[in-house]
Amino acid sequence: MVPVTEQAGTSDGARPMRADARRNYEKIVAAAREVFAERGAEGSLDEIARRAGVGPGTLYRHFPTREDLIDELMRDWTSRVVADSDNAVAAGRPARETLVRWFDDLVRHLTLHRGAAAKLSAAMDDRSSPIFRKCQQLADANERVVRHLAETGELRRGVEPRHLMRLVAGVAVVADAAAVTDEEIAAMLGIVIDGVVLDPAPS
Amino acid sequence: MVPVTEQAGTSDGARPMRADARRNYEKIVAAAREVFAERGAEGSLDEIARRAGVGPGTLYRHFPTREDLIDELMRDWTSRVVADSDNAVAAGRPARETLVRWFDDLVRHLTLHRGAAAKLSAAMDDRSSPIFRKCQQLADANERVVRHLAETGELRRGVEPRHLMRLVAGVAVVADAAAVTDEEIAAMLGIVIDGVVLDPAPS
DNA sequence: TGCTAAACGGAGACTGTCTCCGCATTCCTG
DNA sequence: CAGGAATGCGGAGACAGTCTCCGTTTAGCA
Repeated sequence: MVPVTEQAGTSDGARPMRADARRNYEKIVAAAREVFAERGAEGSLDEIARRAGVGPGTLYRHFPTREDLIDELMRDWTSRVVADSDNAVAAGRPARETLVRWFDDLVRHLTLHRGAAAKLSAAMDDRSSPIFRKCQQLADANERVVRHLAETGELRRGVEPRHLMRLVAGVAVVADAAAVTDEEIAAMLGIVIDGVVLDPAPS
Repeated sequence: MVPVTEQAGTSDGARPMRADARRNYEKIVAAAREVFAERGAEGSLDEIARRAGVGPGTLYRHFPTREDLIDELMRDWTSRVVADSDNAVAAGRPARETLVRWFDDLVRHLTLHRGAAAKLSAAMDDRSSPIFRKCQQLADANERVVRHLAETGELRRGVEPRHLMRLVAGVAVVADAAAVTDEEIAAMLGIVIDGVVLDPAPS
């Protein structure tokens, strides 16, 4: 059991943060949430520092790169997606229905902030990226869902989870860059799903 | 018959460019080709001006935005893709094979320069973008291929060409951002194709 | 309370975008 | 071929963003 006092910015094992550092850390995270929500994942970092009421130096000490900051914003978020994948598996619904829900969740989460989907999908193969681990978690969650369906024999042979992950990431990226309606996203995901499930699709 | 002396930068209908202007225009295009090839579609515009041996002002007069420059680099390129689509239709191959070739062409062309795929797919819905017309041409070419296959009855009902266009653009974008092998690209496109063709897929 | 390690923050170096306008070049006309 | 608009040039510099360095401040402990 992890102590409930475990909080953002608390070192994992290292010495606890000084009170002022913790305070600033949290102000920065709050400001980042604001700015990213307004301006997307490419919002100005100095602007975030300004809104947080700290100097740029302070921001960069806590978060050496933009990705580190994004990583922090995605902290709880990722675990929620992972939980969604567990539910998807546990529910025992037919493959098509499971995938519709799961992909929809995935896209919705990937496009939380404008520009985030592109960052995430770029980091998927970049071990040096601070958000690489997050991407791995998402990919693992996806793999769990896909493997589960494969075992029930409802998917075509040879379907690789990572290809589906990338396809869905692709959908998320274009949906994020251009203004694509939810219906269109659903239609695109529908094509992908038709491409991997075995059961006869209508028409 | 269009006069053979018609050249890049020659106005369409307006007064011909002054000799020095034409010279600079071409130096800029050559430099842009270099820089974009080396650094991707986000390469520095001032760097392009420097290599072309002109001032930034000159570059911006000829090409007010980065997209205008990309547009010029894609001049002949787009027509080649359009020709490919005509060939694809004319060959009269089975749907699956036609799509494999066509999507492969599309992805290869979209990822010509790093970052270009993202720009293209963002411009697809942005009427104000200088490259919007290019995107339309690509989309039209795709629509021709898809509609043709639909008419031969080899595709599932309700498949919208623009959804396929976006899906393929998505594949191109993720392939471009991350380092994805040709085999993986083919596999992803294969899933999309399985999602739209009617004939029984192997396994 | 006084000391030390930790953290702060802002000046400023650097890079990239983009504009403005005095100067140079072209090319037309007489 | 000369002269004068018209056209185009180009670089200084405003502006915005990233990121660092280091003198100053502060927290937390003894």
